[in-house]
Amino acid sequence: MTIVDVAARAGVAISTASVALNDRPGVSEATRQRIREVADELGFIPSVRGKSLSARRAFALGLVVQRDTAVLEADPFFGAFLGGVESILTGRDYALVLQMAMESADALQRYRRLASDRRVDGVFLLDIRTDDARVPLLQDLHLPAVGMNAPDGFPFPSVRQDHAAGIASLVNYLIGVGHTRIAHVTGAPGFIHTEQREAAWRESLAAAGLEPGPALPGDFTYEGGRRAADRLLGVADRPTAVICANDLTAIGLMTRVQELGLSVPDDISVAGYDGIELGSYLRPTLTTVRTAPAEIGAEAARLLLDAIDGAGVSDVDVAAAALQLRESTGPAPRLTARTPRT
Amino acid sequence: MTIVDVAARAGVAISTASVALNDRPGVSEATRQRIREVADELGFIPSVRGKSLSARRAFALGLVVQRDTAVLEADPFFGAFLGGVESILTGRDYALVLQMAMESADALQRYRRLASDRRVDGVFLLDIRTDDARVPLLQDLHLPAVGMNAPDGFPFPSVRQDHAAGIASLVNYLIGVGHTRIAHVTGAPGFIHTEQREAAWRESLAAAGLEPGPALPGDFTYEGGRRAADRLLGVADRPTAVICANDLTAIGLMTRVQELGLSVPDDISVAGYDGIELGSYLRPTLTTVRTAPAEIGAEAARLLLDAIDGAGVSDVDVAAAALQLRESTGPAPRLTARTPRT
DNA sequence: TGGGGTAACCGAAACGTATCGGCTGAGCGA
DNA sequence: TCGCTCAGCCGATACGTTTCGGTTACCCCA
Repeated sequence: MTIVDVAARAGVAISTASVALNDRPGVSEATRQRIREVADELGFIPSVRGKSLSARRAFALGLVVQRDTAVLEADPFFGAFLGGVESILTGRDYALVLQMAMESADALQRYRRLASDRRVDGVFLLDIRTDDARVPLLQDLHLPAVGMNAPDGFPFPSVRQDHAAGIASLVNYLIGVGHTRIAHVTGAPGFIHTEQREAAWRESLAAAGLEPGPALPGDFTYEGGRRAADRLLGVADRPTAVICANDLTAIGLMTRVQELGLSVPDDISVAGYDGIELGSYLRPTLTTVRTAPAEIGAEAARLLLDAIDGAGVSDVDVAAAALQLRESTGPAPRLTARTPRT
Repeated sequence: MTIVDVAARAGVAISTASVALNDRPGVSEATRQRIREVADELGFIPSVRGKSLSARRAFALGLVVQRDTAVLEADPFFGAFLGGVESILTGRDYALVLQMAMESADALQRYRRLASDRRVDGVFLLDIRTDDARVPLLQDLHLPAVGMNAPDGFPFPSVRQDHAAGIASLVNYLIGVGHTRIAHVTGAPGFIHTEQREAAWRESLAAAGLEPGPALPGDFTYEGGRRAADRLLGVADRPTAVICANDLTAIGLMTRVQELGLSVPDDISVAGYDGIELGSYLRPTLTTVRTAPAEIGAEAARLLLDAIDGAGVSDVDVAAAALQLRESTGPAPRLTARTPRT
């Protein structure tokens, strides 16, 4: 069923059928109606292939994910993010092309390929790094892109969620219940969001007039959390609370702390970041900061489509990340609270 | 950079350039070489759009996922499965088009659309149900497909993993350490793999001459596991072991059992299915059966591409699911073992 | 030396759509 | 009544590739 069949059946030229079906001016309402009826009757649906070639558009967006499988597996971000993206694309007759890359060089190659193949009209940029090699590449390829939580000066539009607010509310809660030494387990180095979260932690403490506790290096993994726990407990003047860069790290840390005979939250409060479902299945349940991946996905898709259409685009903000208090955080231990008085 | 440019620059006809670059016979080796050099020099990469239209192929495969977000989030299957699929597609210059559907009717619509848009050359069928409405639809649309763990008589080729073997080794282990009443929490009704797992459990017990313990209805969720725990503990002649249809259910069940004051595995052994990373983070760590989603994805992609190429295809088997013994299972409680003697 | 065969190459058409310039005829004003 | 205008429609072309039938020109053999 092509537009040729429709035109023939309706007794008009192909161009007339095209104009009529695309709601462009230049056809009388009567013929437009007739062509529509014929098209419906024949079950005509325009071929994306033909449209692509003619319109010089792929009608598809690209997403290259490059994450460690272990991290990916425990990451709630993707399912929800994809759902958000899809919710927008469907209505606009766009499709999503997904690529998986194992390592960074591989990922660059995927982008290059997507561009030279002309398979997609634009791409999503997740997990942005400082000096991200994808940025100059995409600029070079002239491929529209949209970033998630991009840093200042980012050359593409971006969807931002205020993580500082989430971290701040967490820090303020901890301060409110008596903690004064609050540590941080960072994410993997090189990622913008690792830096954003660490900076937010540091600034929130500074705003409250407190010295930052130790910042322990993490890598977003469970094992990284366990290692951080071992280092944390060896620190002189041990912190009474720890904010981890993500939930998985927090879970690893919490598990290890418990193995070493300490109580969470009585001896030490632990908080994660992301709001993964699993956090509510643990004992104690994990305090975390809930992000909004579905909204981020939807906004990103909207932004990218607008950018492709050449519309003027500016960054958009989604609701700030929200504190989700659960059992793994609580008042600072009395012993610690008394220390200053002695 | 189109093939027209290459042909012009090489001083040959477009058709000659096409033939040369596609390694078809009919060009002298000398001109072929020259055309190749020009193409390299110009960085020519054929446009998938043009190829698609001409070859009447999309050079893309479709995957429609329709799962509850909560299940999807905790499901390790997807990341690894996609990785497997991608590993094959990349080498063959195929792309993966991903769609998310919230409900069943929605999913059908996505398939219909993928087909009529001619966006994909074939689709993957995950989470097959009994009397799956997608099957007649795809047959009707003449869209090639490949199923995962499809039932007998399935009209499309399928990738199978022997789940019976995994369940059997689990059952046999439990019997070996003294359990005689082994319950099962099923998956959501209507799914083939729910039935497969339940049947495997039932048959393994029968083979050992044991009566099946109660089969409690589950739904693949954490909450479903908790509900199953409540029902389980109310059963007369309480089972000493439970095999759950997936890990998430097992985690819910185990958590609830512990809340109710019983010990896992001392009072009751609990096993899951899937081998999710998270299972090793719990206390006790979760005994499970590891599947091989990456291999399944790779085989499925291979199979589907062959089917599209019109090659004769037959079902393929991947390595049987493997038992992963951890802490949540152990010997049957003594008290129970003695009961028969009184 | 002429005819047939074939390797090497070319031109045109096809895939399905959108667009642009041109043509027709009806309506209107002078 | 003539000419102009414009709505409504058509034909041709473009997008980038593959394929198929046709045209050379060379070689070989009779």
